[in-house]
Amino acid sequence: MARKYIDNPNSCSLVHTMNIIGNKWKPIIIYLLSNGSLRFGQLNALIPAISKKVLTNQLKELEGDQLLLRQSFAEIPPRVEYSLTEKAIGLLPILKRLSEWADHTYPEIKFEECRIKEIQHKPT
Amino acid sequence: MARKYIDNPNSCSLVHTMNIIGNKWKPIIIYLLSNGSLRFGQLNALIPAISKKVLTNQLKELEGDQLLLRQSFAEIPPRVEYSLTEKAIGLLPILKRLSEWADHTYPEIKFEECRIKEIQHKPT
DNA sequence: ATTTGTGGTGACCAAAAAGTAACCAATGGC
DNA sequence: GCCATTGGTTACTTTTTGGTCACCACAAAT
Repeated sequence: MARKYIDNPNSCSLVHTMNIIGNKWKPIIIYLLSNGSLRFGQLNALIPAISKKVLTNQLKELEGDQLLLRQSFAEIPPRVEYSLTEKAIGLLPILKRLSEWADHTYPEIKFEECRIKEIQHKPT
Repeated sequence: MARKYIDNPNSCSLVHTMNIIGNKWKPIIIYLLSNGSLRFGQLNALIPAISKKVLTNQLKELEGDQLLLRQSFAEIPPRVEYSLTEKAIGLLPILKRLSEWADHTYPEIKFEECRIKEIQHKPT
């Protein structure tokens, strides 16, 4: 069955996307920020398994790729807030579809290694 | 701006998806197979930068995750054909959207590190 | 004077992923 | 008998990524 598939992605752009978000922590960070900004310490607490060093690193890279906005406030003790840029927001519906795809493609999988705590929504 | 985004992906499924396809070679392999099946040697030739060992590995993992079908023919010299399963085909439109997202989000990027040769369509 | 809280940094180490190169089995063609 | 072909495997090395732990600056509270 020498089938032809119409929806052929561009390989280079795909490679680039995976370079940007296809690693152990970045999708998690983007997911956590998808409901609004979080401070460094909050991210660190929501992802208990990540080390500060690596978190710092991933945040810097995401900022460098313009997916994250970093706002540093001149207070003591310091406060730094991270939030998604418009570029990153454009990615969210696609990530949603990816997660739906996994949900229905591997329904039997129990996801015990999510590596995050449930996000606590602040009372308004 | 404490914005709420509707299209919130499920973090666990997203992590799982990235475990499956979010690495250096797998998106490329899926892309190359999206036009039909290829033999091991063809894949190896189309991705000159990959080593045989790693290619074997990635193919095995993709097969294990049921994204690839491996057909081995009892010939000498041996012939092995790889093709996408229905699960993988369900992924293609999403990968397409990812690559489009990268294209319009980073229009200035020149993709010189695609790591593949252009696929040669066999004359029918 | 000491402790507390925050958002880091730096030196160092461990684990995972990828790369290299040699080797193999089986058969057909010369 | 010997070489070429194909789809690997194996042992070993290198590169990349992630992890640990100690440390810092500053001000406020005790």
